[in-house]
Amino acid sequence: MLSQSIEDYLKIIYKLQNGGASATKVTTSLIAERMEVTAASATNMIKKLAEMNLLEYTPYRGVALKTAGEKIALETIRHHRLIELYLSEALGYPWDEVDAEAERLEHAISEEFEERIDKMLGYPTIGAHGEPIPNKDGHIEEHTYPRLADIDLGQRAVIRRVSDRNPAMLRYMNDMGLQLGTEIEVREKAPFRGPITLVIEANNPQSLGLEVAEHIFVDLLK
Amino acid sequence: MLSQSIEDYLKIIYKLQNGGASATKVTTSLIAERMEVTAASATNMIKKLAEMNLLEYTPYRGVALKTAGEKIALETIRHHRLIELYLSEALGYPWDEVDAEAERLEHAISEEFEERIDKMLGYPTIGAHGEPIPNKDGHIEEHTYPRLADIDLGQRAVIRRVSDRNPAMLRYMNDMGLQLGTEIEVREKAPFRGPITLVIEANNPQSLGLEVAEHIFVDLLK
DNA sequence: TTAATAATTTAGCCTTGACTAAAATAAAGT
DNA sequence: ACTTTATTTTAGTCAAGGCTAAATTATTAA
Repeated sequence: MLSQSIEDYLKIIYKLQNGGASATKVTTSLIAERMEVTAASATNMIKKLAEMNLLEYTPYRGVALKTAGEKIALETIRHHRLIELYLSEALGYPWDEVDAEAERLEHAISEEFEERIDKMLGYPTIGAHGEPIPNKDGHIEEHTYPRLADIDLGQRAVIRRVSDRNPAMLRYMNDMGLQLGTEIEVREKAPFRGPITLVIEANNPQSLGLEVAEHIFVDLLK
Repeated sequence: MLSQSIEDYLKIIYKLQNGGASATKVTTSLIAERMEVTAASATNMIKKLAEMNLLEYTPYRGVALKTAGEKIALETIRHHRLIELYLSEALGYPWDEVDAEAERLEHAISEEFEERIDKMLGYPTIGAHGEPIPNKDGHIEEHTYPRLADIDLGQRAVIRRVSDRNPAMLRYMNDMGLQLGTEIEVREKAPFRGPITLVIEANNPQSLGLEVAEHIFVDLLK
């Protein structure tokens, strides 16, 4: 059995590798920051993971997951996202709370538990914040959506995914009426990284800070 | 936050203290056996728990939980039994599998999770194997039932509780048609710790080993 | 009541995964 | 190209919670 810590490192390395700007190298300090440990601790674990043949490590240069490491990362992510969706659908959790709960549960459930909730949820492919859920073979359908912050004036769009990193921000979005599937239209864009004015589901226009709009991803309409 | 290990020790000490013959002293070796660690490891942990004021420890003589330790034990047991029942009721787990799954989950869930499943289950007081579920204040309704192995010939009875310690035995009981609420009648009792012959829910009589009958607890009828 | 046996504790060691401080390497600026 | 700065690694610690082997204390039997 792999430790919780190992699973978390692999998961975070996977996300760093496949998440942001694709050409970004996955460095020790990035990993350390996301794991909330010191760089020295991260170096230690990286060496261990390299030793276990789960990733490739070039000292001072960064890491890249090998097939075995990626497989474990995807299993962990699958657990996480299935649990999040289950908490949300079956137990009525609000979307800002599912991440923290899933973070602990993902390391504790069995394959049987995974299968049972997967079935109960109807074999979903999209998670509680719009993330793709890897299937059992580790296949994941990565989809790249434009950020709400970047779309043109007058454009209409549907919210397809949100960043799950900041619970307070998720709560705020929810209070604004912004959920997965919500239709919006961009009415104004203030200069100097100022707020965007949105029409949300044909209601009165509301103003939204750019910081938030950068964490919302949409499908363009028309 | 208390470690998983501490919670497990306290839980097991509670069960040893309040489980079997009441006058039995809770010794290091008993604890070590149930925790599946060496006696030396158990001694270490016992000293630590005593240091934390969770139990009273008289070297070479055994331990007794203090109020704080008992409170933690009961919270852990509550988590365990609620999860077991949830797995059984909401996810369709068979009763021989719930213990192993709950064993890991009990340390990973939040108070919020506990409350949500408690509510979903309708604030139950009896668990998946008939065990009492402590309430949030740590109150537990311990009930002592006679063992099926000990009841008289010709007696009718209803199964109220089973030991959850041996999954294979639970599976066997299930295959025999023995569940919580099942009505049985004792038809024969072979001598020299031989098998009992039972009529189960008015079906054809079946023979049941005494070993199994010692792990089934019943309410007498008539 | 003393000797043998069983249970318990002590002492010392191991692994995991953190940490700090110091050393080494890479990147950036002039 | 050389110096300054930032990043990364190395070296040495620490706490948890296991382990074995040896020493101690209780219990049982003679």
